[in-house]
Amino acid sequence: MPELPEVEIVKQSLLNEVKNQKINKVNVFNRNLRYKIQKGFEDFFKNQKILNISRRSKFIIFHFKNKNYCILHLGMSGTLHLLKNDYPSNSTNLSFYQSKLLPKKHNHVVFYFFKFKLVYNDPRRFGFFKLIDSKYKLDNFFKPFFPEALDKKFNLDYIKNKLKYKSKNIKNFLLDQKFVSGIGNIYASEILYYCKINPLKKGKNLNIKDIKNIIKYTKIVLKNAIKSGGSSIKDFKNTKGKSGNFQKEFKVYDRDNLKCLKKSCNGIIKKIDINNRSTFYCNNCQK
DNA sequence: CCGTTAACCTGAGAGC
DNA sequence: TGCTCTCAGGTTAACG
Repeated sequence: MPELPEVEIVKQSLLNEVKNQKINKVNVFNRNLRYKIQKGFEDFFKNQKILNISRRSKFIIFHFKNKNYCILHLGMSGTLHLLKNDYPSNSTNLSFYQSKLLPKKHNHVVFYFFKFKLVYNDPRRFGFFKLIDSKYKLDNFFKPFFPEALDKKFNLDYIKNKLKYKSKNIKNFLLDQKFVSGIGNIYASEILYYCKINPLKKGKNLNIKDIKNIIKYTKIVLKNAIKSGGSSIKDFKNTKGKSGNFQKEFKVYDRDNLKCLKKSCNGIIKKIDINNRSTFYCNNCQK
């Protein structure tokens, strides 16, 4: 589900709601997420105050005292929900701001605070939690996911060297979190549209102008998406149950067979399959 | 090492 | 209504 902008919105919601709040108790109803929830997970949080919440690429990081951290990845369908405390833990249909029915069987982890609880719901269970007990291990964990799309290190020299001699197409590069982290399937198509680059163009065939455009529009697209509150296709909501609006600004994603939105372009948006992922592009202005 | 495929899992929606 | 099929915003082991 969530790419960098959506995860950023979730993080911001969490900062508003649970920063400096103490966790009284944690219940795990299903340990079988992408990686099994480890033994001792529940005890890790007992009476711990959440000192800060940050984000790296598509990961949310909860900070605790003594350099303890909990990393959360939302996978495709993971969501967090704030619920009032005086409902049974597996009752799901009341958030603070919006009544929304959520299949309670997918509530896998619940964090109890003084007046409310934070519920992790994830139908497909591609998300995961990971506990980390030192700053060194935290940095190590993120080492492969560098640079992040918004990082200054995602620059001309870096990209030029990485793409040199490579036959892999640029769409796949943008999705490769070890090449650049934070971009997912929606924003990869959107970014390449603004760059006027065909998603199948090989890494080695990108010219300097292409690369400069990728740097420029990666940042513009992601930042604008954050400003719009992220994209809500099916189930993305912030923790207040509010949807994002960026999907209204999609230029190519989910617009197959429609006209290119660029004035003076007579192209049609095509949908193709690249490595089992839907990819959208204009057949006229993306070369 | 490089690039591609299949697999992990459930639910929504289309088509019949 | 109900069955079957396809597809979904992510990642990664395994393969050639």
